[in-house]
Amino acid sequence: MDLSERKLRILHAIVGDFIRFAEPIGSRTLSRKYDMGISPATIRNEMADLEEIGFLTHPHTSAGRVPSDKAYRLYVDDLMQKYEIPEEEKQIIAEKLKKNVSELERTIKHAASLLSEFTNLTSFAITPNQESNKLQHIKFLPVDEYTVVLMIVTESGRVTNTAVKLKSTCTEENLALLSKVMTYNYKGKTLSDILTLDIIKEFESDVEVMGRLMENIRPNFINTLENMLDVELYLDGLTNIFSIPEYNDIEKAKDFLDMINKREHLTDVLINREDGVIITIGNENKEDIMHDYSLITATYHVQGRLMGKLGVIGPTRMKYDEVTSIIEYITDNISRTFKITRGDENDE
Amino acid sequence: MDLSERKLRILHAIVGDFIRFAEPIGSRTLSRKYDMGISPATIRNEMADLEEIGFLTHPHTSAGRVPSDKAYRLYVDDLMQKYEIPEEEKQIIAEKLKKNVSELERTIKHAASLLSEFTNLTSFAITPNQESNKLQHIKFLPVDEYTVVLMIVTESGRVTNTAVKLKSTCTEENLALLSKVMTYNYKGKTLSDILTLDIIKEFESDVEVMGRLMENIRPNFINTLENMLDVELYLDGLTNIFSIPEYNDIEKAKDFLDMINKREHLTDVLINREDGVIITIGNENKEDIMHDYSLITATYHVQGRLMGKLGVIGPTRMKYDEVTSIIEYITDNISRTFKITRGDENDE
DNA sequence: GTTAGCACTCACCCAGCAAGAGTGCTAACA
DNA sequence: TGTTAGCACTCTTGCTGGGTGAGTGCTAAC
Repeated sequence: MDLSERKLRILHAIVGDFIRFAEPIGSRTLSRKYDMGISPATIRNEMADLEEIGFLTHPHTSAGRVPSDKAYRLYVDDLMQKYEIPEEEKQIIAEKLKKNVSELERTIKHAASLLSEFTNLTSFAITPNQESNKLQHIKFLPVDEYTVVLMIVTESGRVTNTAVKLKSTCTEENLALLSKVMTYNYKGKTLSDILTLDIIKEFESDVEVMGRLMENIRPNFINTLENMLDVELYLDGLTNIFSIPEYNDIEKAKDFLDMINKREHLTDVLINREDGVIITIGNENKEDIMHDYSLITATYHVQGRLMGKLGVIGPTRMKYDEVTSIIEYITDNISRTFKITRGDENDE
Repeated sequence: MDLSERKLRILHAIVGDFIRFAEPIGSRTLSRKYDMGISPATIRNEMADLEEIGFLTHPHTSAGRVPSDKAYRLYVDDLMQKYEIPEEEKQIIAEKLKKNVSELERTIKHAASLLSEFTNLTSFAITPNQESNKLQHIKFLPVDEYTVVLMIVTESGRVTNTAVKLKSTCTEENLALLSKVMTYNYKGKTLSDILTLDIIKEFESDVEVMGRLMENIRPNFINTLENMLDVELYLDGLTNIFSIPEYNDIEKAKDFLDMINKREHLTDVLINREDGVIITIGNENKEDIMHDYSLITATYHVQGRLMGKLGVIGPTRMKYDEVTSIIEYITDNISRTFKITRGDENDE
């Protein structure tokens, strides 16, 4: 199973060439293009060997060779070299991710957009799973006679708010009191605990006036918590696939877009991936409909604890070295940005 | 220029047939399919007349006739009948738009998604322009030692918040005071006035301690206001175009997607459209790149004053009757939902 | 072990042909 | 005078079939 150095060299050349040009490559072309000191006939023999042990395939008898998933795996693990991102690209990325740091959603959206821009692939990202995020603060603010704003702040500094319409008017004092009581009750509990442990129901008996108010507010409160637990999915660079020759066939393009449009499914796939930079190639993907694609994903962290994911999807023939470097650079940047809590820790 | 009743009947048949089947139709087929009591030869003569005055065109000599933009215009204005939306569709739409009424963004997103689902076209929507929205309330809430949440509430009940990182810690009293002072200063002013009139700068001299705090907060404040003024664009049903025969050609599909992806441009087009249900067909669109498409847009209102837009874009050959009814129904629903301020006005 | 040579295979391109759907025109009909 | 039948003509579409070129596998010689 160990490959000779020459076989590795040939395989490397084939994978590299195919990644760039998307065209099966023959022995003659290979020897002319990459001048490796051996004749086409020799290459042919080696190729036949490589095909037998599953590294190459053959679209049809008289076509050149094409790398298999196994070959890409070998390439990713042993052959490819680290890609250095050009300084200017790094700058653009760092610059854009620094903006609007107060809104994680915006940053994640930007991250997905940068990722698809620089990889020319379709990118996607999910916001952090907040189940273990703990509640810090609940506040009610009056807007007009019959409207109050319910605001929930979590320990990681995520803030969510909803307007609530009241059935009857309510004094500012009562709202302040309710804020205090609810904060006291729920502070330090995780969002999913608050939702599942029925402690929302238990609440109502406490005080008389509060009871009626809470009755009114409860649906919105539950709804807001549920929304906070929703993991948001962002997609970008959908149309990039049209510049990839593999998808010049309308059917293929449609299949791809149909798969991408199964948003819940895509979210699940991302959530269930392991942490760190993960590459899965073609058949390595558990999901049948992804057998023709490769995925590269990475994890970013918010305040050390919460984490979300970012990734690209494309044909198995992708620039693994470039994409890996770029995705790593982006997630590192996000994690660094959202690690800082205090305003004065702005480096540089 | 006035068309005979027979010419109108023929034109109606051609437009209707082409909208459904996307194929040029010839005199013989037309007479067979729609049994209009005259021979193909007669229809041919009438067709020649209609072509001469610009209602029909001819892809090539031996092909059938195809309606021109002018024909669609006549169809939309005089020929087409009102389309009745099936009750079940109405219910699904009403149901979905009722959910999450506290978050306009979510509703608009849902509206776009419903629109593309029921029209099988690509839909898009923008959130209301908030330039004339007035500030109602500013509140600072402590999160941790160095983090506060800045919260802005407008008269129409829209709420936005940002986490702000402080350079130095700050007492709760000071935050409460700053909230009061800022609310006092800005209440009743429109968002764009606050941003442009430089009143943010004037502010700082007021109180000594507040000055330093404000210095720290100002960039976030400005940034948040700017974000509130941004009109958000939502797109949905992009992949629907693949089920439209016109776009079976990969080049056409790409052109379409490229145009759709010019998001700023699309936003501008929407903003600059007149109110109400507006149909523009092919060449009627001012923008060159839209000469091959038709747009149907409509306006929804929030709290009577703010307004946003919703629309679809597709080939000039679209089901104008259906789309118009659906888009009208959806915008009416949104406007009705967001007219109510009090919780007890839930009809039904 | 490496290479040259050769027969063979297939996708791809292009030309040619027949079929089918349409048209425009002319002449006959009511 | 408006309507219709008939006919010649046009143009797309789909099919077929040969030529070309890139590539392979095998064999035999170096």
